[in-house]
Formats: sequence, structure tokens, C-alpha cells
Amino acid sequence: MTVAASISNKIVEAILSQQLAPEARLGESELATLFNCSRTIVREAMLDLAARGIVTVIPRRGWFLTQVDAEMARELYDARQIIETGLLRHFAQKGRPLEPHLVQRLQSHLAEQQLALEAGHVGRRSYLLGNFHVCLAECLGNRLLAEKLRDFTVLTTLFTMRHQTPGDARMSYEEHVAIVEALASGRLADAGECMREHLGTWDSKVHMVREVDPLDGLRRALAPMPSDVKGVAAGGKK
Amino acid sequence: MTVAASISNKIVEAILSQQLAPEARLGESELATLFNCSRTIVREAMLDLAARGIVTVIPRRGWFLTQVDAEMARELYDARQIIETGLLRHFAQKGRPLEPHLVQRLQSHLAEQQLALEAGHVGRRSYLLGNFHVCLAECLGNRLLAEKLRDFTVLTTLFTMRHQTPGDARMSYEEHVAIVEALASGRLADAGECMREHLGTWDSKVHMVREVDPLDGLRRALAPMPSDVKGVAAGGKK
DNA sequence: CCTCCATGTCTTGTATGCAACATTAATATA
DNA sequence: TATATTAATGTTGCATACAAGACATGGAGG
Repeated sequence: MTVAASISNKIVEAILSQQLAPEARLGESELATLFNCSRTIVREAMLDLAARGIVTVIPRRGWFLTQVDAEMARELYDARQIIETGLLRHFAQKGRPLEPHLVQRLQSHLAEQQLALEAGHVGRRSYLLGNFHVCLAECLGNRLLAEKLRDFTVLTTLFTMRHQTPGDARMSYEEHVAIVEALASGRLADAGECMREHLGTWDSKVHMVREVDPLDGLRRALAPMPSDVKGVAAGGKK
Repeated sequence: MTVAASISNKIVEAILSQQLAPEARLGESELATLFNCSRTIVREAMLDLAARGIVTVIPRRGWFLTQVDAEMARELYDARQIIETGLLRHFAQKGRPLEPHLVQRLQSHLAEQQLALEAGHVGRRSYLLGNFHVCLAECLGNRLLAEKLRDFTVLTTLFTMRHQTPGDARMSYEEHVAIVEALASGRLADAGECMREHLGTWDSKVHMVREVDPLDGLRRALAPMPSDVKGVAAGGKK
């Protein structure tokens, strides 16, 4: 694997493990010294991540993790639901059960999820919960979609990190279990339905999300001020 | 638009218009002089195309359009069918008809297709027939999937070009018309079914595809030779 | 005390130079 | 003539140097 690829991989993994603050700046020189290579190579990695939508450059300012706004988040969840349920539906049409060694692969993935869950490894837990969807897509026989799904999962993580969606890990895990169980016992339609529910509940969670307001901190700091009460433009609390 | 972006766009358009031989080499220096920029910029464009799977580099040999093998083609058509029918299904679930200005956009796109078809503009025809799917995805409200669909369409073109799939342009056009008509009159489920058929017939066409044999030209050139008839390894014509 | 401007510093943007390697052509040799 | 070896050529791989711009700092002027 080239150095550039290892840099972008490392960054992707760091995001999925929630070890990278979503507002962090990715300085070219910093990364170059960190990976002991030239800026050219770092740039190559950043360009790759940019093509995948994970990273954005502000000219002459720096590289930043993409800020996923509400509209993009909607498209993201829609896309994931469409792809994953579509993949399951497409597989179901073939009328054959999932091959045993693939079932086993999914089950051992679930075991790892459970392990991380019980051990309280937040990073690994988060990584595995996202990675499960990629693993499933691979098992269903479409690497092209699996790869794109990985990128979408990364972007989803960036969204949830910034908006602190509650994200019940145990519940996600159990829904994963239900999907694999349906798949293993040949109830393919059920698996699709589980997946639809698993990915369809995002907006009910997102309603709890407080809108991120760049002036939020400032506003809050100023609101209780005794003086200058009516000085600023209209609009108190939303 | 940056120079790098214009290079990659140009290449993508050239592929979709079938103006770029699928075995063509994309030399960095060539492109640099062609676009009057340095190799650095060209490299940036190639890296972008590589991240999208459109181009592949052979170390120290050059950049080439990706060779889509049979397995990848299968995934490609599956992916497109999953995404596009999924998009239609997802839209149908919302229970609202397509907004009038979007219907109109699709219809004028159809008009352009017809124009190119009747005028016999092969390149533009090919471009529009592929672009229709991207346009539709955009109209259905998911830019993320629309963009990925564009890349998939490019790869599909690369496959069909190399394998000379018959590809009846007029039939494709008429299927597009059927989809838009269903969409315009609110028969959303019908639209999905049309799309499924439109994208589902690929393998029946691919059966007609002659397997590409790297020795094909050589073999053909040697076959009618009167001398040395039994010299080469077994296997005459397929 | 506030505002405006100059300047220094830090960042990415781009070109270029050289190294490493693959292929091809030429040449020597059996 | 066939083959192995060597030289030449052309390509990408990578590092580096410098340019261009954004931002922060400090000071002068009001």
C-alpha cells in the first residue's frame, strides 16, 4: 500500500472511531512530518479524500473535514437506505440463501461488535457499528456499492459527531443481530424490513438535534447580560 | 472551475460521447501541453478520476481508462438498477407527484435526446442517453447518488465501448420516454417498473458479446494462413 | 478607546528538477 | 540467424522551491 493510501485510510479510520475532532484542521506540513513524507504525498491523500467528499479545502486556509449540513444528511440517510435495502431486495430476488461462510463472517462481525460494546471501547464500537454495513454489502456481492457505502458511513459519522445525535449503540447492535438472523434463516424479506427500520429512524432522532448556530456560544453568553438588553437585532430564543 | 477539474470533466465528457478510444493512454506531459499547465495539475485531475474508478495507473507506464471486466460490469448494472429503482421507489413512498418544473426539465431532456437521435449525432446521442439517468436522479432530489450514478454511467460506457454491445439507441430513448410519461402522470410504481426493465435487460445483451481475447487480432491474422496450421495451441473459433 | 493600515507569518497552489523504473532499440556474441 | 546484453529513451514518482494569498499582530492616527 502506498503512503498516500495509508494516510487516507488512517484518517478514515480515525473518523469512524471518533478519534478525530470534526472541526480539526488537517495541515499538509503536519501530516507530512507525521508520516515522514513530502507534502506532495499528503496532497495526494487529501485529493483522494476530497474526491470522496470526506474532506474539503478552503483555499490557502487548510483542509477540513466536510461539514455535513441538514440537506446533505437527508440525502445521506436516503442513499444508505436505498442502497442497503436495494441490495437485500436484489439478493432476495435471486432466491438463494446466503452462503454459509458469509453468514459466519457476519456472525463473527457481530461477535466483535458485542465484545467492543461490553468492554466499553467507544472508538472500536463506533467503528464496528459503521463497518457492519460495509461488511454486509460486501457479503451481498457488490464491492462497488460497498465502497461507496463506506464513504457514506464516514460522512454520517461526521454528521452525528457534530450534532451529538444520541445514537443508542446497543440498539443498533441488536438491530444488526436481527438482520443477520433473518438472513441466516433465509427470511430475506424480513432482513430487508429490519434494515429499512434500522436506517429509517434517523429523522426521529434528528429532531432531537439542536440546530447548530455559529453564534450560539456568543448568543448564550450575551443573553443573560443585564445591560444592553434591547441593543441587538430582533429575536430572542428560538 | 479549476484547470484540474476542467481536465477531468473534459475526459469524462469525451468518454460519454465515445470520442475517446477505451485503450487510449493518457500521458501526463501530453495533457499538460494540451491544457497549458504543469504535470502537477494534470496529476491532480488523474488522481480525481482514479478515485472515481474511471482511470487506472500502471506504475511508470502511464494512465489508462479502466478496463471493466465482466464481474465489475455485473456489479455496475446491479448498482445502477438498485440505485435508480430505489430512488423511484423512495420517491413514490412520499406520495407526492413530481413537481411540474422537474417534469418539464425531464421532458426537454427527452427532446434533446430525440433531436440528437434524428440528427444522427452519435456522440451527443450517446452522451445524452447516459446523462438522462443522472438528470433523473437529480430531479428525484439526491445529488449524492446522482454524482455516483454519473461515474457508474461512465464505467458502463467504457464497458460497452470495449465490448461493442449492440445498444439500440432508439429503444433506450423510448424506454426513457415511457419512464417520464409514467412519472408525469403520477403512475410512480409504473415508472419504477419501466426502469427495472430498462436496466435489467443488460445481461441478455451481454450474452451476445464476444469475449475479448487479447490475441484475437493476432489469431485472426494467422488463421487463414495456409502454412503452420496445427502449430498453435488448441482452440479454433469459439 | 476604537479604527485603519502596514507588515510579518503561515497556509496552500503550482512549477520544476531529478530519481527510479519499464520498455525498446541497438549491438555484440555464439 | 538467434539470443543475450547493453544503451537509450520515455514514463511516472516524489521532493523541493518559490509564488500567492489569508490572517494575525502591532502600531499609528483619530
